[in-house]
Amino acid sequence: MNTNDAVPALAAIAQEHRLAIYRLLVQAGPEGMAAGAIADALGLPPSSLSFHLAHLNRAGMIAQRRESRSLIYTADFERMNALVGFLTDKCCGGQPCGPLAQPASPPAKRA
Amino acid sequence: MNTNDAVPALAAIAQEHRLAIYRLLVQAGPEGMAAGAIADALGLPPSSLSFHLAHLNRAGMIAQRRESRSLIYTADFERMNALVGFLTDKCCGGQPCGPLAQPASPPAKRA
DNA sequence: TTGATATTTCCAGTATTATCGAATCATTGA
DNA sequence: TCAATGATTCGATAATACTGGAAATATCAA
Repeated sequence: MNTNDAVPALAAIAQEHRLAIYRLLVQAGPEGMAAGAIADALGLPPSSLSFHLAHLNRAGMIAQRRESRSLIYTADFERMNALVGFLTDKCCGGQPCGPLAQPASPPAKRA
Repeated sequence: MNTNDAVPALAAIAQEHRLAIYRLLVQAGPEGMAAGAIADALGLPPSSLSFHLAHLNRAGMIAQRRESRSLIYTADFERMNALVGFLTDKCCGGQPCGPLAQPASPPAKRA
């Protein structure tokens, strides 16, 4: 993760509807949700939803797979971990400092 | 932390220059940096820097204090922790799942 | 006071982003 | 093949954000 990746990733979730979409997908877990189900949950018109899903996808925050007629979206958890790691990189000059010590660095082993 | 706080917080760091400023301040630690030092480090014209600092400050990502003629800026570490916690809230429906288990939740005790 | 330093505010121009209806594309079942 | 379903793309409009020079504000030292 570097600045060129992080800025689009952050911009992707720095918007009311997209943040709602992303959090919904985080909560949905690896199974994900169909676009229609997201639209129902959030009350967004299809073209707006599609715009935001494409934005999140382009930024690598979510993934897409087709299941029959539906497109299923899932949150990319590793990307979020990488993003958090980047944001807190070299905290306090790398010295043991407290504020953000070991922020989300342990890269999440699957249970 | 809720959506109304998180969107401005994310938008604040979702911009090339502001992300650079923020990361610089994270690395600077609690001592922070004067506006002028930030400008020197990043090569930004003063009015632009001020614009971005105000943006970050309004969003609560950084704090400001005066020291003689200089305004010193510091990263707000707790805010970042709260933000990360919000983003990964109820991951996978709250079940033990792996992907983002205990992301940055331990709220960082000072060393 | 006066002058120098540090930083912000104002402003105008430019560029980017969000919205959503209508049209289109993809997949499936009959 | 046709109609129905699920979702995306297109296009026009409105709103918001970024940039940087010039002027204003705050602080300090002589």
